[in-house]
Amino acid sequence: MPELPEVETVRRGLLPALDGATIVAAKATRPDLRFPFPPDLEARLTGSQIVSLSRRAKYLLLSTDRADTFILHLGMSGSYRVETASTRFTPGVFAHERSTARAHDHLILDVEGGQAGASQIIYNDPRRFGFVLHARTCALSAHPMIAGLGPEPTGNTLSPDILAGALSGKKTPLKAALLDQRVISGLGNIYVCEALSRAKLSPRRQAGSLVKKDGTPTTRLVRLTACIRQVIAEAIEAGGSSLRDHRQTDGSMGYFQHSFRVYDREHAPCPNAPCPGTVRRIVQSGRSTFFCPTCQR
DNA sequence: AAGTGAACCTGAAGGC
DNA sequence: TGCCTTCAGGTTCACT
Repeated sequence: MPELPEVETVRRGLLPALDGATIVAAKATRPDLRFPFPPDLEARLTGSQIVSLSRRAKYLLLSTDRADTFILHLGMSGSYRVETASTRFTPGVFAHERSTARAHDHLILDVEGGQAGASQIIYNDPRRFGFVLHARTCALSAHPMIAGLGPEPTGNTLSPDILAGALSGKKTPLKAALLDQRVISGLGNIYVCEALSRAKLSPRRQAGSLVKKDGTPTTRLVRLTACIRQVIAEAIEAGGSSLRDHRQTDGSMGYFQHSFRVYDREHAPCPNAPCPGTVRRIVQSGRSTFFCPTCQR
């Protein structure tokens, strides 16, 4: 579900309610998601002030004035929503106890003092592949979920040279390599397909074939790097994609799904005019890949 | 090492 | 209407 652009959109949606706010109450409605909640989660959160809400790869990082950072992952079906006084929020009455309760509300935070005023932040996740983990903020970069992550495709860290180093000698299919969060972080099934379409590169090509013998990037890799950065930037700009149950924190939709060129478009004409090809769906390591076999070589 | 398939879980959609 | 199968944006683990 949420790939980098969706997670970034969630972060921006939560910021007005959370930035500088104090958590006055926290409630987990079950003991675990994909992993058990940190045993002292509610106590660590209650009474703490939010220092920052940032993002690394597909993780949200919620840091408090107690030097705690909570690593939040949305899995496949996770979403956050914000309720305020205008939506009948009553402090101390948790979402799962109110008329606005929804199935699969798993974590509820009452916050005050943010830009949005008193609010309730509710994490909902039907499939429960998401998780909440705890780290001391000073040790965050060494946390197993964070250490080893590859460069972000946003900002200026990603470059053809860095990717060349990560892909050199790899015989794995290019698609699988780009899904590997140690190579580059934040890409998922949709945006890998989209980037490969734009770069006109086959998802089946050997990843190492984009690196010259001397370890420098080929022109194909330079092209791919630009396409990855471009598709991610455009998707963030559009507020991410809204598929199935995914919504922004205010319930509205992202729009990037209207810009998909190949994802979930089997049998459609190839988007790379004037290529006469047709989008095909294949399965690679158990997951759908959409691409045009005619122009993606 | 590389590749595949299964597992974790629920719900939506399509076929019959 | 209802039952059944398949599939889904992620990640990890076991196996060949």
